Amino acid sequence: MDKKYYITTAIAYTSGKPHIGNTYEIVLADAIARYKRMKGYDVYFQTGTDEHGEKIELKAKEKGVTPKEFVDDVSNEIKRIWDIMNTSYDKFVRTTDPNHERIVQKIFDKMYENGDIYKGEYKGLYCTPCESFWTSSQLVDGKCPDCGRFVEEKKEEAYFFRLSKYQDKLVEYIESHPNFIKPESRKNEMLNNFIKPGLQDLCVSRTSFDWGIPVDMDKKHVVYVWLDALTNYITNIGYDPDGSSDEFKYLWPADLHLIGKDIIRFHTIYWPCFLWSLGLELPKQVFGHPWLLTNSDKMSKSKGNTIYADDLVELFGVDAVRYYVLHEIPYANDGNLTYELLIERTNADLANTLGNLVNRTITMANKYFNGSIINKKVNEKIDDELIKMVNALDSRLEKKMDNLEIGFALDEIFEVLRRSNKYIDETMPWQLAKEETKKDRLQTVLYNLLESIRVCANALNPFLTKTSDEILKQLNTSDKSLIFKENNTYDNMKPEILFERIDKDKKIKEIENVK
RNA sequence: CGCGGGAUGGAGCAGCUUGGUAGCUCGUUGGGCUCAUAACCCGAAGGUCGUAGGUUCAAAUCCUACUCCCGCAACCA
Repeated sequence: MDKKYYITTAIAYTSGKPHIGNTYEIVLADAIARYKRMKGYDVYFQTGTDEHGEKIELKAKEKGVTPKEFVDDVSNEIKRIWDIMNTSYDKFVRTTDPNHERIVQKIFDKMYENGDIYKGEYKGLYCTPCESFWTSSQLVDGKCPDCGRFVEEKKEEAYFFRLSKYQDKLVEYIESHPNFIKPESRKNEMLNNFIKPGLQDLCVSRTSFDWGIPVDMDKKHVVYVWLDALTNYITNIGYDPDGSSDEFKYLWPADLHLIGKDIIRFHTIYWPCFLWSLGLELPKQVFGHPWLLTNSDKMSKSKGNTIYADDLVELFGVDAVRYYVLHEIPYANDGNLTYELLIERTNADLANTLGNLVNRTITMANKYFNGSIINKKVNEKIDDELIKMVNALDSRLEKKMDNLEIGFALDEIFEVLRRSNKYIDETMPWQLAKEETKKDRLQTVLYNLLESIRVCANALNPFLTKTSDEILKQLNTSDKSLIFKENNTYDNMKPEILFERIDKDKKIKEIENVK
């Protein structure tokens, strides 16, 4: 039996259409999931949508539809974009799913029964016209940040979760599991900012709005959205306080929760405590990925700098977009997206280095040998470096992927591609072709190139799946191995342009006009 | 002094833990080649490594102060 690997993204909040920054997460998760599958893991990859909360209730009202109608629309739109990005999730979950709602109620009851949830009073600063509670730090000049009016102290009946009880255990756990929170800087942030100063009990129910999962024992309350949302990772794989499924026992704990850096707090403080309360193990790792910015600025509708994944795919193709976002954020720092940079990357890496290499190699094979290439094994010293590099790729890739350095993993592949282009200049096949006595050497040179391309194409599969398949199709091979083989045969190959070079000025103008 | 991250040639980054010719990709530029998508290969220009001090034979790298940028600052997701 293969080793299991359970990976999740955060579930996307259905307040509106996700932009390319939000979409980055699912692509990143997809690359990791596909990579693990390639390495022989039994991967289960879950994503979905988070659909409850006051904000959604309000948005639905604005639009004049029911909350359910509203989230059905947005959830479909999100799923559509995930599909456009060619992501290979195994399950798309929704928090409005009846089974999830039922299990969340049971989880709430169980926490109440074991004493981790208790009934208390929520005291806060309340703005009556806005019907909102604020913290003192949120106030502007001591007044409501929304309407500017005075706020008053108000009490409200509410249920609380005993976060404080788990404080010491959490500190101990995080410090003794250095890989639990990644990157490291986020770990420090959580420990120093939140946990060590002291955890307050968390208010886990609301009465101020209705769009949520009702608390079973006290129906005027709805379950706090984060308790609802976080548990998606277990409810959808068969967790049940009265007895979980075999699938759950097999999959849990998750191997990786991939989330945005903005919600690290919920995943590394609330979530572990919730799990402990249920007597469950913690996920092995939580990675808070950086953001993709536009023009070095955070994307937001009010700034008008929002870029959507589906528009980009329309303009550049899915793999160009996947390549850009995966490559642009190497690890812990925010990446930047502009049309100019996207075009430059696509031209330089995908069209020139990769596309042109495949094209020129197959063209030569067809031209000099009618597309039939076997290894004549007339090797020269110059071949060693290339072959060595090809064979080293697998382990180099693995090292980067294990550290979640996806951008650097791509660089490893492109280094081999660049080396292959250089090899062509070193061996000068067009010169060899002029001399009949060098035909066997020429065939070996082309064989070496084809093998190198084949291995790179396979290595690219997790990242640029369509392109990878397309290259293998052009090479007319089905060999998925990542090692340089001595005795493959190549025949009946058809070169086709993988990525058209983009005329930057023309494309930019085209984009301006559409706007 | 709330916490944390960052500041390296035109752009994006690596190097800093374990001080010792400043590296990569892109862009610009000169040349080569012609199999190829004006592509590919080679060379060149371009950096007082945020500022000011300190430690040292020697600092991008260690220490101190300061400036600027960004994220987080809990019951909004």
